[in-house]
Amino acid sequence: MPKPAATTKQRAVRGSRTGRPIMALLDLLGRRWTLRIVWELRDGPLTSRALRTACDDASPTVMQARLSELREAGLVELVSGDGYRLTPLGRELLESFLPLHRFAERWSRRS
Amino acid sequence: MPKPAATTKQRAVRGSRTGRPIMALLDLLGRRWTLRIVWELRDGPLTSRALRTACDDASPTVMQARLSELREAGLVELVSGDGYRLTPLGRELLESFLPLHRFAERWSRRS
DNA sequence: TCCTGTGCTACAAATAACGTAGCACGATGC
DNA sequence: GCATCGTGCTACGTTATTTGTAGCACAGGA
Repeated sequence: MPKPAATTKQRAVRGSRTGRPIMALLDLLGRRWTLRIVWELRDGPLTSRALRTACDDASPTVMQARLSELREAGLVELVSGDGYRLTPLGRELLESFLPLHRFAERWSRRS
Repeated sequence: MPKPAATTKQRAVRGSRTGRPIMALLDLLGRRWTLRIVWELRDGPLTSRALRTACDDASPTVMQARLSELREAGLVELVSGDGYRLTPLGRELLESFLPLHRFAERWSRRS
């Protein structure tokens, strides 16, 4: 089938065509390890290797891919010497789904 | 079909081994279309086909897989006649990341 | 110099998602 | 009756993504 203009492998966030930011965001966060990365950076910067370790030793390939996407999205930045950390915008995002932590507790106790 | 659970490929939510519910939840939500499905069900039940249409015509294969996972997780249920809808727990989850909608607006206006 | 650690990449193999087709069932129409 | 529909759901071959392992160039430190 003809490759529609969707084009490059997975570049431009899926759903961004719709013009609805929430779709682009849900797509970005719906990729493997993305949510986890943001979560693991909640307490401060981590080097790329520390981050991989924290994320159950995810392969460097995806890790770098996700980090590039997150940097492009302005949610994460690379600070020389300290590794990766959330930008102010990224921190806003983290706080936006912080309630998830409490929910996860209730959820894990479901019958 | 005896144990619809353990048989298939990606079964038991990754990270559940850690015992930290948030990891299991982040893993579940970090699969393709999962966040989107929960989002699309926010206004009420949708039939499986309406849901596929709403989700940019995702393939039925993944859609059914995600719906099974979400049902197993107690977040979504199948109501005969109405299709799929969020359970009370699923609705809690939705509300937990409702702030994401507002964040997405700010995020889309980043420089 | 030789280590060590950083960010990052290449490559093949394994896994997950896609797209199309189709099933069984139930409700409706003829 | 028996043809349609629409539902939830699955098979299967193709494509895309993730994984695992190895390795690169660079920057300090001893």
